[in-house]
Amino acid sequence: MTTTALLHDFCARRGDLAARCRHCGAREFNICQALDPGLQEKLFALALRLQLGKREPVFAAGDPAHYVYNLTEGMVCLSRSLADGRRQILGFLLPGDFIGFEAGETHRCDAETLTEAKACRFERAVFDGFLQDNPETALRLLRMASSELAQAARHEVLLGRKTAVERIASFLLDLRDRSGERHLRTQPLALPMTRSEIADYTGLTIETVSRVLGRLRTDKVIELASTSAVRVIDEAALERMAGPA
Amino acid sequence: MTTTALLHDFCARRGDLAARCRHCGAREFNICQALDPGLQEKLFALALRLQLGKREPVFAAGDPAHYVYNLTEGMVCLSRSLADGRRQILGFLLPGDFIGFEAGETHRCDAETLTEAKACRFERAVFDGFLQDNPETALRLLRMASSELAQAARHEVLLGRKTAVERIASFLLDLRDRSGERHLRTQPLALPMTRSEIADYTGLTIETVSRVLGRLRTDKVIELASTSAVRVIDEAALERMAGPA
DNA sequence: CGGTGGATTGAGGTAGATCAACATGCGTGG
DNA sequence: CCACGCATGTTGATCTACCTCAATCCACCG
Repeated sequence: MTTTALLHDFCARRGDLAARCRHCGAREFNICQALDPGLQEKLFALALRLQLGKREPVFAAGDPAHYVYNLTEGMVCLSRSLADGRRQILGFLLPGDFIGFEAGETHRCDAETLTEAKACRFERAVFDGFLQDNPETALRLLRMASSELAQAARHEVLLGRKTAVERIASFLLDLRDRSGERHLRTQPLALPMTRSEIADYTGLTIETVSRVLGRLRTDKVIELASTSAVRVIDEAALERMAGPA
Repeated sequence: MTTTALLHDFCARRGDLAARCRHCGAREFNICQALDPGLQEKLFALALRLQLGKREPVFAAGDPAHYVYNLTEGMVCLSRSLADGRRQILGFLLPGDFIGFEAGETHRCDAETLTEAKACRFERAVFDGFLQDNPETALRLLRMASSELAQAARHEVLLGRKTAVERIASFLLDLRDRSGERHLRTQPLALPMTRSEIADYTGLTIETVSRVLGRLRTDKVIELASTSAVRVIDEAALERMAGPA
């Protein structure tokens, strides 16, 4: 089963969390995860639906932040790069995540799709207006932002204080858990990102990523169906390898 | 000049950004940085003023998140620790920062003062209610959260992709810039945190922190008035050492 | 003053980086 | 449908930035 197929087939199983898109007719996962259905309907009415190709930039650091996006299908990668080419990947976004809400006038990082993806795009001013008119939604968004901050904190622990093995194990578990929360398939887990992107997420090199994944495989902790799909065999071992809580 | 003195003497210079506390009469830096004066007054009316000692815990990871705080004086350190004692410091907070706004029911990290400090404390429900009634404030808070996320992103780059020298130089410049934004004294810059805390912020060891600071001193890039106060001598050099943008 | 916790300095070790060679698989065009 | 070529991934050998361990120094506080 290809990565793309894996990522698309969640459609069938999101049931209660899904809403039918009035434009394309497809069921889509969306903001309803965070919002009441009524508000979600209202918000959705303000959105332009975007169909994005695989490995397509959504925006780049420094671009004027005209739009806010809500990812509804596929995976997007956020990163920041230094002028000499060093890159840090900040996270891999899943359906339901907001992208590009900025305090200032410009985007602070790069956003690029890893897979084909769909997103709802809002004019910044329109989005702000909606939040003004629906304080309940603003508070909800604020809680989502707080969750993102907690996620960033876990990532900082990973980058600052974990070993290579702990980083890779934590990365796999985190991706699996987040996929699970959003009712995406978690077994086998899709890894649409390259080794280079895993390296830039974990603060390691591609060689180290490859070696650690290889070691997890020979230790029978995971199986690599392909380079872009992992099956967790020994969950307990993987959790142990991710380090103490 | 002691660290505490350095941290307190900003009072005299915050002028336009300050409001007089109706309880203790002291001028204090506060939420007005982010809010209109009218709203700030209303919000302040809901707060309990807290006087905190040096190195006093504000809350710990896992504690029920009953309160939201706004730091008005002093410095607070946010951190997360692993069960084996490894610690990652997420940031050093300055007057004006909010602390403890959570998506869930409990705090996700530890918060401890580095200096004597003052804070406004809000009941969570009261705070939420205020945001409901003042959508403009909620939007403002959302922008502040977005700034924090951007700060976290810079920290992730530091932890994942920078060398020891770049980390220390970046840390010093960041602290200086943020102090400047809040009209705190930046020369000499107060470092109320220990080497161990700098190490846990930068993902290094105390020995490496000490060596790098020593090297910056012998290279005449900084002067160490004491272990807890730095004067930047060669700003351009420090910026070069912080790595490419 | 003398003790104690933090900071500095030095010597040596190691996890992960770097450099290099090779393998694999996937998209493309025949 | 298959062969080719290039990008991506793997594996091995060596190097090094930073860690670890250990000794000493120093500032602050009683």
